Amino acid sequence: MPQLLSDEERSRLAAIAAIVRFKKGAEIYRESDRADAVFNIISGVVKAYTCGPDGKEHIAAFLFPEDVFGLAQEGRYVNSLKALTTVTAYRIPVTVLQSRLDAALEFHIIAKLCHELRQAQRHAFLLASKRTISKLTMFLQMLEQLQTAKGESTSEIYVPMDRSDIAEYIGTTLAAVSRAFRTLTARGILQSRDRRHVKVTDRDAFEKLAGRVK
Amino acid sequence: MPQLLSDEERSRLAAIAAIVRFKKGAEIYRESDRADAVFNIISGVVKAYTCGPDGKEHIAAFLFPEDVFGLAQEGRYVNSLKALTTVTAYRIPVTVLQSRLDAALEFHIIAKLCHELRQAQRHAFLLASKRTISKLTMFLQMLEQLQTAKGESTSEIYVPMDRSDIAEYIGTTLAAVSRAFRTLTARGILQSRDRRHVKVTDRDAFEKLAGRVK
DNA sequence: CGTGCACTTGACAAAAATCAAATTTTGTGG
DNA sequence: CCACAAAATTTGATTTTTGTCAAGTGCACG
Repeated sequence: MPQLLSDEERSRLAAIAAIVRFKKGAEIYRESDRADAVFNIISGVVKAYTCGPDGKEHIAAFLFPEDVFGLAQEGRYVNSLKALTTVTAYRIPVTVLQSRLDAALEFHIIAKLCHELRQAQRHAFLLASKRTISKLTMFLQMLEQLQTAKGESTSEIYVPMDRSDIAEYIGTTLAAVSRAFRTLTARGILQSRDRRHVKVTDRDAFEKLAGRVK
Repeated sequence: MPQLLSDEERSRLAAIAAIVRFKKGAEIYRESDRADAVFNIISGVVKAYTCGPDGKEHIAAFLFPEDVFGLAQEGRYVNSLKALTTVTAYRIPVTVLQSRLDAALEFHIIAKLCHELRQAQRHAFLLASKRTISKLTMFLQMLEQLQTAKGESTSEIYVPMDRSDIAEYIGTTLAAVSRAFRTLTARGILQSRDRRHVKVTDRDAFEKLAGRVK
């Protein structure tokens, strides 16, 4: 989810928004809470998830710096949000938004929603894949693309979330994710410095599994 | 994907839009075609899909009367669209849209995008489920909700798409879908008049499988 | 420097993919 | 309206993958 706001707008925003901090693991809000603010991440990583009635949680999206969240329906948030790392963010009360909505901003919102929609469709595409290995590879590819898009180091992929969050995002179990990492490593496609840093060592095989020529 | 346009707007639209017809099975457009129009379905059912490089296709959404489609990125459509039944639709050239964008319409667009985003997230949630039976049940529940939302008969669920389209939407295989239908029927949860009409005969079990109390 | 949480790994059962054949429906041209 | 071909669906047999449960390992943090 890319930048909703231009730098210019961000600085305007900074004047009216509060900066808030969340500790790692903190709940930012819960599904069905009254929606009274939207957030714009300055630093850190956040997960948006919903809990099925059976208690199983499904992660709808991971959010990174620049991303905006706070989507609501009928005045209530539509998913729960939790900080995966320490997070700092702008917190913009909806009252402010109601008065300051200008045409340019509206256009940005439309652009952002389109982007998120595409992102959600890509997520669905990933989930529709039948092999865990392939899902995991697509997931890593997604992280990599995000990082290169931000001009961050390309040689290694940084994986800020833990295995069980990955599992809940790609629609499988913790154990399956772990096995998939092992298989990828065993096949010489991946190499991991530690749990959060992996390197692609066989590009062709990697891209083939992710199912994209690009 | 609900109505982008009020009745009033629809009639204004009718004046400037062409009405087009597609036969069952016809391609409306393909991913990466130049996007020169958006469509608003009058009658019929359409599927939006993307083809993985390996030729496997994944269905991102089914579209029904009132729905709008034609999402583009950088002037190109982002998925392929095909008529599942005979379809009639308004075809609105983008040139028209560019000039007629007023504030009210923009608001409608935002509302619609939010809705589609939620829909895509629900799709992802469905796909994240591990059992085919549960996915199929959620899918049927989705169809049912759509139909009751439109005030159509509640006693039976109409299934306009074929088994293989269902499979591609819920992320499994044709054979698995067929078996899931059989199992649901055998357990007395479902009853089918024919391939396109099913009735829920055990509501509790149905809702439990779909994982929603509602 | 231990305790706990995150992760890995193994064993097994269950579910799903795959391949293939049999059967039903549907659409079409007489 | 019928016969037939083509397409859609069901079903079966088999193989793989995955979920599940559980035990073991290692790293991080107090």
